[in-house]
Amino acid sequence: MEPSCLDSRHLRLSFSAAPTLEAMGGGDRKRGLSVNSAKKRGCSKDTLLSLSDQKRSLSKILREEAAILNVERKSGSGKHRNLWPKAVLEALDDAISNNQWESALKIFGLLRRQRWYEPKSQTYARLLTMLGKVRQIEHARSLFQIMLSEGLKPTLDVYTSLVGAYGYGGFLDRALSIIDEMKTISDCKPDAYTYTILINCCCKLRQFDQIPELLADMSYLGIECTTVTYNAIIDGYGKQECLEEMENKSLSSMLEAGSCLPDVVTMNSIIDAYGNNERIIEMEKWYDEFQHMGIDPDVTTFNILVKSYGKAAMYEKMDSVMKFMKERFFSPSTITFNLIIECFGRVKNIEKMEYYFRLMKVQGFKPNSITYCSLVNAYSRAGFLEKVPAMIRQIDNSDVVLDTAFFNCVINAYGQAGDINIMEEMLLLMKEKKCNPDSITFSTMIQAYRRMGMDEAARELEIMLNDHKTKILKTG
DNA sequence: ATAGGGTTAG
Repeated sequence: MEPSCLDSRHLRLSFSAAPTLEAMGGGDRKRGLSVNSAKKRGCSKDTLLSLSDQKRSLSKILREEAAILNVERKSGSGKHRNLWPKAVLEALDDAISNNQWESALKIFGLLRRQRWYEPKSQTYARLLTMLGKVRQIEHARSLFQIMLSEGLKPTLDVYTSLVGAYGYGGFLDRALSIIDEMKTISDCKPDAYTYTILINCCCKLRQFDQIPELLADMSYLGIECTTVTYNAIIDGYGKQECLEEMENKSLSSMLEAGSCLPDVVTMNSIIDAYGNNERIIEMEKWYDEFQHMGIDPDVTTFNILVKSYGKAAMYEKMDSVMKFMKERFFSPSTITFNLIIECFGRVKNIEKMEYYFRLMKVQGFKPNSITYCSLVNAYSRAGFLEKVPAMIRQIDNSDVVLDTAFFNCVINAYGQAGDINIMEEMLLLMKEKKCNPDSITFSTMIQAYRRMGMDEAARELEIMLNDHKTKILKTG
């Protein structure tokens, strides 16, 4: 009698059985879903384990690191001109997908020295996309020149990545002139991808006034917007807290045009925008509304709900979301727990925060640098700084990799407490752990010195901060 | 190509 997982009718029914948020708040109402069928459905790979957790398992990370380092080492000496293609290409692949741009460029240099090397525009496109993401515009520019010098003709992909690199770097004019150049080349006419990337850049740079022109340009060229184009604009307005424009300009025109249907990303952007502004009624309204349009929530949706209820101090509802996920075999993720921990930490509810920290570990989710940032900040705010050293020792005995942001939190915590000596010790520890101090580290320490009346120390650091900034400008 | 987690100051 048990319906099969492959039975589409059953799938549809079980999805449409999703209760409204009102019902979720109601708590212990029984769901009409048998454990067996739910388990089967839960096994459909996207619910049981979050994809990012699967993809980034520790062993995989370690393997990638080793492969990258191995190949990278060889790139230092000029000798290795006959390496196996597979090793080099895989290392390059891993470095690119982890955004390790320095390694990637080194490995690419090695690749170019191989006897079997053949320039491929796709490799250039992927490198350019990565350089855009990490804002290395200068490197993107010279990589493009290298490509031309190898006699490769830029493809549509390459041009599009270049548009992204300039756009995300804040050079919208340059990005636009590349699009103009593209229009003159028969195989490289800009398409919906190209324009969507540029529109997304405008959103991130808060240059919304440029968007109508781009849309007009598209329609003049006969390029149809896609769902992704609308999503980028909707999320852009939402992030800038322009909720009126988001709902009544972007979302309405999407729904009215009817040529692209909203999807779960549209839904998540909209409810995140209302949730972030603590407009819970509208958030819930849109959650139900999107479900009526046939769009099902995913783990990201639930994370957004958890975060929003937490921010609005509606802890029972936050609990209900967790309970609901459990009942429907939606696994939470590290992000879910990090959000809850951050939420209780913010209001100095140490007890609840530590409860969820334990629960997270019991349920097999590994805390990461972000988790520990929230803990340190909470201990600092609540005046429980004495808990921090034990925590650091505990991390030391684990394989958790800490980063610059974590140490910035620690340094800030001791700085706020006026504990200058420990603060300076933490800077040393930070360097020992191979985390580079950044401009936030310096500003944090400068503030601390100022508060303690240590103007000389503050001035010295200020000079270092300025040096640091000019260095960034030169390499960026 | 788009959505969800942590860091300073102003």
